[in-house]
Amino acid sequence: MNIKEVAARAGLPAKTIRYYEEIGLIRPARSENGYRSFGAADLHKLAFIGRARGLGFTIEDCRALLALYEDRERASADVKALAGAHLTRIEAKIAELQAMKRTLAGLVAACAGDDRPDCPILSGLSESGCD
Amino acid sequence: MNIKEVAARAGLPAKTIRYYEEIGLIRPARSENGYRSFGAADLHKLAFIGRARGLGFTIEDCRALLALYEDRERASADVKALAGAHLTRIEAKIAELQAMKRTLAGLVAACAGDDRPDCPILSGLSESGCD
DNA sequence: TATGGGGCTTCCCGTGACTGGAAGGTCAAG
DNA sequence: CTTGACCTTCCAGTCACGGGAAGCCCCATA
Repeated sequence: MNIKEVAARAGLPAKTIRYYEEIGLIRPARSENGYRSFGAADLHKLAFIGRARGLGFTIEDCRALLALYEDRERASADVKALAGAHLTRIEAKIAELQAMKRTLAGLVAACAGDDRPDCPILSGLSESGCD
Repeated sequence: MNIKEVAARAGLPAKTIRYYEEIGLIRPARSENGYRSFGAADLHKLAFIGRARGLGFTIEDCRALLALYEDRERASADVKALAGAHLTRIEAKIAELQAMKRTLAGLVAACAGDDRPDCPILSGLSESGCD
């Protein structure tokens, strides 16, 4: 399988797959002509990485997850800890964004949005919030 | 006011303030010795930027917001449009993170988290989800 | 056999918004 | 005079790629 086909099957851009090889996430074989030659195992790994990335895991998380995946003597506790930490990060990020959303939505709602210059959004950004 | 003081008052790292000057967000005066010399207006601008950044606006958004802030003939509709677009982006990001959270929480909940290798998290990442 | 058009390769630069660190000038206190 | 805190500039790195150039390789068609 050449890169374009494995890219289509894994749902990843070819560029991304070359990048994953560069950083050592995958090690596809090479044909005589120098082309990368992907087998079923490579495809499987790439799909795995793609799904992990889709859940927001970092590349280093993916590396660790792959290592655990390939370690038949792993403890599921290790996987759970990794995923749990990531879940916590996601929840923190959601909370942060929701706080932004609340503030911003309040400002936007207060703004007339007409052709006059008075604007509670700019006032809100301008004021120190201590008064 | 030297950079350290304005940094403390604006609640931004000095490095960040130098960066903001480099990209043209602010133009502090210079003392004879070459040190940046910040006035009240600079501090006010930096605090404005800091708050906008805190609400998740990009630097380019901040540039536009500052321009609107300093334009006495602005239309509040322009500000509202900018903020509204940002609000939409935030909401989309929250939805994306919540989808991740749901999937991930399901996997984590299904994982025993003991010393055995069986792990629904790894299985979930490994499977194509079509079955 | 020429040629055209994909596909493949490597390499380098750019992204956003900083952050860290090195090398060196300046200033006030002891 | 020295020490140490502060300031300056410049360069490199972050994260996870994406764009694009320059140059092979391969196959089909005329």
